[in-house]
Amino acid sequence: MPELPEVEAAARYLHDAISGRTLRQVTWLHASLQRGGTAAVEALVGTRVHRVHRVAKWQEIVFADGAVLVVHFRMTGDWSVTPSVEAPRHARAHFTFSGGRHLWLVDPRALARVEVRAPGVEARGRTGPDALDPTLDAATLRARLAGRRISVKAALLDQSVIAGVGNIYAAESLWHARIDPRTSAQQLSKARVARILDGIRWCMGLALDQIGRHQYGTATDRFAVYDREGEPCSRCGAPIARITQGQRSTYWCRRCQR
DNA sequence: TATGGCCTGTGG
DNA sequence: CCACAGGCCATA
Repeated sequence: MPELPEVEAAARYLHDAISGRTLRQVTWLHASLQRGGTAAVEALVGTRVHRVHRVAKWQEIVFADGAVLVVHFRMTGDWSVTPSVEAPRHARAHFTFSGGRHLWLVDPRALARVEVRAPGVEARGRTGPDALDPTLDAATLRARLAGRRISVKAALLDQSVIAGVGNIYAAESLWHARIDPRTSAQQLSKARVARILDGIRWCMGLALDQIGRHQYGTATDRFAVYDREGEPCSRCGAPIARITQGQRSTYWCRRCQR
């Protein structure tokens, strides 16, 4: 269940587990991963992993020859590394590496995607700046929001505006910024956009600290508003509300978010 | 810009 | 049984 902080943790976990090792075998365990061709992935067998890193909510496994295995967890993806060939529950793909290390793509809903970018090919565009890009400033973000006739909540979920924010951290960021999630994206002042940017950095920084490594399935008590409908706002005490925006739940405080 | 579809599981 | 789930894409 990954947004930027969880994907960052997963990428670090994977880097530590497989960098320097050689891919020995790939097995597909669910039909959904086989659409769109798996031959390119299987062709990576015999190649050594150089490193693993994160780009927005994507993970890039960079091989020694420059090929990149690009993985997106979507809603429920995760990694599991095991010393044996026993498949964990909901394992959808199995990668064997040198040294007898088994990597499983675990994904109950089977929505995750895996694809290969050939050596030298540029990453696809269409995504905005990474949410944790330290050079991103309020003026830039405001310019990217300009002309969007959608709510600020919907705009934060649009990866072409800013990349890496998902449904939880959009709500958390807006709570921190004290901004009504229904506010039109295009009418935000620069000061309010600056508060949103602070909110993004605050809640994602907090999440990265708390996740440590790979323990993100556990505590919902690390969220200020997400999944807390009816509970008192930790800032003002008013009950947290839930509304629907674009088929997704938004949690927020009607009193202190304006 | 809004909607349905992809998938499976959980909780009310 | 139904609603909902931390995402994204193709379509209208």
